[in-house]
Amino acid sequence: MSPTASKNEEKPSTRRARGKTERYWRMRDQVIDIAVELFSKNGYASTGVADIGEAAGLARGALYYYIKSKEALLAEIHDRVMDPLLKEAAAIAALDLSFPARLRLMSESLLWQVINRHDHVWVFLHEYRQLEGEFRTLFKAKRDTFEQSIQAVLEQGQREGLLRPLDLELTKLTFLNMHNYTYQWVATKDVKVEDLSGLYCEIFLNGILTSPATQDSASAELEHGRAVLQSLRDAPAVSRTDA
Amino acid sequence: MSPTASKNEEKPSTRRARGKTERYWRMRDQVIDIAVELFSKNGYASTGVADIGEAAGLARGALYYYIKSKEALLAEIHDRVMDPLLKEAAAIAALDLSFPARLRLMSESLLWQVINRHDHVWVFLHEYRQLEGEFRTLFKAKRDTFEQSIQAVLEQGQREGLLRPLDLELTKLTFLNMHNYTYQWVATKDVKVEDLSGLYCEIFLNGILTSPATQDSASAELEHGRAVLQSLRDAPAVSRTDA
DNA sequence: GTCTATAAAGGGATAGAC
DNA sequence: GTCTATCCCTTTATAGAC
Repeated sequence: MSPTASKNEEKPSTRRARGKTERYWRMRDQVIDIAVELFSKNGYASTGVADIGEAAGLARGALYYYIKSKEALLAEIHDRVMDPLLKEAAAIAALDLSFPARLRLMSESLLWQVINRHDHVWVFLHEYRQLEGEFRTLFKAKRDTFEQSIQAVLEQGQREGLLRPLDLELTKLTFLNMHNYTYQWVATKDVKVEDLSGLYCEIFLNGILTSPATQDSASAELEHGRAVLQSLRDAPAVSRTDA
Repeated sequence: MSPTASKNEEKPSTRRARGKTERYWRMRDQVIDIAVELFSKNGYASTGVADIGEAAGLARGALYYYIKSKEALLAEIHDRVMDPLLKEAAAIAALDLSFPARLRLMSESLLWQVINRHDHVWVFLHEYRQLEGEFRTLFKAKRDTFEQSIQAVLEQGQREGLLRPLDLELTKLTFLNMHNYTYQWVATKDVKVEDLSGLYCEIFLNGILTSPATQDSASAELEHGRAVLQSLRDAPAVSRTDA
């Protein structure tokens, strides 16, 4: 699997020019990709700025032409995961879906990032505590929003009387446990997003529903939701912040 | 919650003397406890040996009288979690138990460490990749053994025809996902081991069993198993390695 | 046992030449 | 745009005085 830009990366042509050439943004993306690879492999604190430069074929001085600081680099990596997640969660919330289908789509959206952008997700889930000050605040807000969107889905299930009596916050955390820890081992396995999501949701839904879940992994509403998410992944993003 | 030694720490009097005074081992334990606290709070790579010394009231030179190296310190912290886990897993395997009760006990054993020795577990689950060479090999072997003991429990359920058709390895990983990721958020919540394990096992068992799980959290065999585990936690350990 | 001193290397970030 | 040189600080670990 390539560690470089995936389909939902911003295309240089869609960016605010901000007085920089196209080559500048291309090179900058490459630098961030290299940082993602090194941070995920060796850890953020154990990776030196010089290591990134060397891997990019740049001296430290030249590297700082593309980045503002090491920590800003880490923050941008976080946004590269959080922003697509929030976008997809909002799209799922906007659809008219049954409770099981909506939960299943949230699961697939999250696992899509975990599997197809594994290095990014590793950094995002493993190194977030290295962010400080404003970086930390911003990241925490985004993350809280995302987790709340999961709880909102569970609340739909509860409103519709489908759930056994449960503490919804702990139930949300259990759902996140299952999905988030996947980054620790998934690189060594050959699993598809739909298959792993199918297993997780089979266990989780059977675990919380009053009546057994039906495995309609090819239902019309699920297929439609998948198409919506896929279209988001092909489309370019809008804005960007400096690293 | 105090970051210092818990009940299943070795008592100084039971250690091999190895020519050191009792005070030496007491001080050494204190140093390790401080390292656990700093590593879990700030990260292994971001914590300097001098930070540990300062928190312990020792200069760097004096600190190295108690530890062999920073990495050996990290390795010892791992053993402080892995060794009790392996001991309890072996004790559970030796008991005559139904499949649901055995799984529930494994869950409680693991969550006991996650909740009651949270700082240790944080370091153990978060920093294991910083171990290299022999340290890494030894740790990986222990961890594989533990995970295999979970899969063995699932195999009992399958042999007894209680499970729906499932990939047992992925099912084991799902079980571990639920439990292991708990260290990320449990410090901010006030949950009891039995309660959280009850939620996880309710969801997980209902998720994998052919017929619904009964919530017999106070059954005789479960109570007996809990008593066995508790006795292990009160008893002292036997050997130790140098850090 | 604990200290100070020091080794030998590496950290992030900046200035200014080219 | 990229380089070298440099600043200033910190790193792990050891040596040897007390």
